[in-house]
Amino acid sequence: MPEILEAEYARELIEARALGRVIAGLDADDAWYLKRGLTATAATSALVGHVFTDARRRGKLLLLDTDVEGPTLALHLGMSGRIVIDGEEAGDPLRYTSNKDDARWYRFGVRFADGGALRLRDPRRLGAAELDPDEERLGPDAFALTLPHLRAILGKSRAPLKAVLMDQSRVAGLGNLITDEVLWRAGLDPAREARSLDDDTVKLLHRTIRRTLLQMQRRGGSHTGDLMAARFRGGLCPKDGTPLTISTVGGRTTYWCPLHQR
DNA sequence: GATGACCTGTGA
DNA sequence: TCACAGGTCATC
Repeated sequence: MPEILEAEYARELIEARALGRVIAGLDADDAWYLKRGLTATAATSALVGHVFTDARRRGKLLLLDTDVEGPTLALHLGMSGRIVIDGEEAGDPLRYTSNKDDARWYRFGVRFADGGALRLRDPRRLGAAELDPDEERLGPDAFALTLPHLRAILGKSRAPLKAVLMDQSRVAGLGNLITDEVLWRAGLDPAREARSLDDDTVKLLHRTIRRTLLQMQRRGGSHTGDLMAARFRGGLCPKDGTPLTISTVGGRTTYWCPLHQR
């Protein structure tokens, strides 16, 4: 399922292939997919005739700006969404979901006047499309996370460290796999109270988030972490060979090493 | 903040 | 048939 890295690959594909093309129509028959009161009719009249001028991203949310007076189209990939433009897909195949190409899974699409299309394929149907989203509901993007901001959000929270990092309103973009990878690399117990980190540890965590995102981006996605290979029942810590613990933290399945994560 | 719900596909 | 899945939302 897509995390911030897959969203970024999708953004890059949109930037390279969808900007400047005149929008001729929408395929938005799935009303459930349209959020915050948006209807297919309203979306169509708002977008047709405009062109996308910029492809932005905040956390996992894709933001497609249109020209003057036009709205911003926001797309979310949910747990299984992929962007397909003129038949070309962004990024590596996803884990934990189907990578087949069933026509029924196309939940939302923008048709261009030149005959091509930007489409969102999403088997599980947990993605979304909306217009002019409230971007402030999301915290700063994880790639732009500063040490002072990290210090601030950890310092006042008694929640588990992992839950704070995955709270999109505090930092936008960190998902289940990447967060497990970061905490494993930093040697931190995911269930540990967020405010219990001393300042040197916050600095270490900040560096680790940054380096992990950049390295996994180069490697090809959120499934390329070193912990990924051990992410199964009975898996051993790739660092020290200790059997990994599987527990639920912040509502998500969490793999971590009881020896070196403290 | 933890829990369950949302929706659907896959693999055991 | 069941458990599980890289996300988000409403509800207690």
